Amino acid sequence: MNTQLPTDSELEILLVLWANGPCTVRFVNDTINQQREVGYTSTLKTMQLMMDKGMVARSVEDRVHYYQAAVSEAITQKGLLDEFVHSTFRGSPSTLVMRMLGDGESSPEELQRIKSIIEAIEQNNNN
Amino acid sequence: MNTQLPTDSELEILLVLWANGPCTVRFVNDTINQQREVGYTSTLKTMQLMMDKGMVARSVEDRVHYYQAAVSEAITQKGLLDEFVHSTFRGSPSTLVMRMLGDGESSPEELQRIKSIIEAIEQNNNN
DNA sequence: GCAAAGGTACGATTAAAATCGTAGCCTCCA
DNA sequence: TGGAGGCTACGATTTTAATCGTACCTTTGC
Repeated sequence: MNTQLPTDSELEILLVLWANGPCTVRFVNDTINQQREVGYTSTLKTMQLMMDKGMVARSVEDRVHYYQAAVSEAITQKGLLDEFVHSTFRGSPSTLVMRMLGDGESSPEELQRIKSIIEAIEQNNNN
Repeated sequence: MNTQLPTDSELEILLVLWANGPCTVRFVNDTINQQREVGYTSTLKTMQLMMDKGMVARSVEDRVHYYQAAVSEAITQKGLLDEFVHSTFRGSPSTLVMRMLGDGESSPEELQRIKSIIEAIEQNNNN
């Protein structure tokens, strides 16, 4: 059971690992560099710290080090989200939804997708 | 126009100001101390930094310093939210909603409230 | 008049994350 | 065989937010 939430840099790395499965540091760093510039050793160092925290796991095959996420994407996102709702919206999820969709910039498709999600959850609760 | 987002401590202060209108440092500090312990001068210092950034405004009446928020609650929350959706959910609002409500812990009332918000937005868009 | 109370100003420190520089270890091949 | 290339290890630095200590005002009551 993991209770520790990732920092910003750690999350950035986890997103790559969640999307791609086991990766080398090189691959993770290259991926991040498509968005912003950061040195190889910086990424490596952060990933080693994540190892210490048990946030990622490492395996060696053919002398290549592969890292993979050791924390669940769903649980980690939920943890970050709970903290965010608490600190920014006084714990009110509906206020968050209002801010998120209330600017008139969401497409009808996105609104429909979200409505479907809510209805599926209601269905599920009624079992 | 404000483009700068508040830090965690700054946000904590802004929440008090948004909820209560113009406040003294003492009042803000007392309010925060209901949640966690922090010294008066720490709160004061942060609020002075916020002054420098134009995030709060100050007025003096009868030798009492009143601070009030100079940034909008809605705009600030939306800015923080956009950043959060981007950094944690790869920019997908519907994934956020799924995580937020999908754990079966949301009450039927909360779900209904959110559905109403979405429907109101759809109405509004169809005008 | 002055000491106590209550406030503000501001430099300095602490804490934590992020970043990087450099040393060192393999492997491969000319 | 030796050096170039590619990788990892790890100490050290940088950066930024958060916090606090202390000096210094101003008012008020005795």
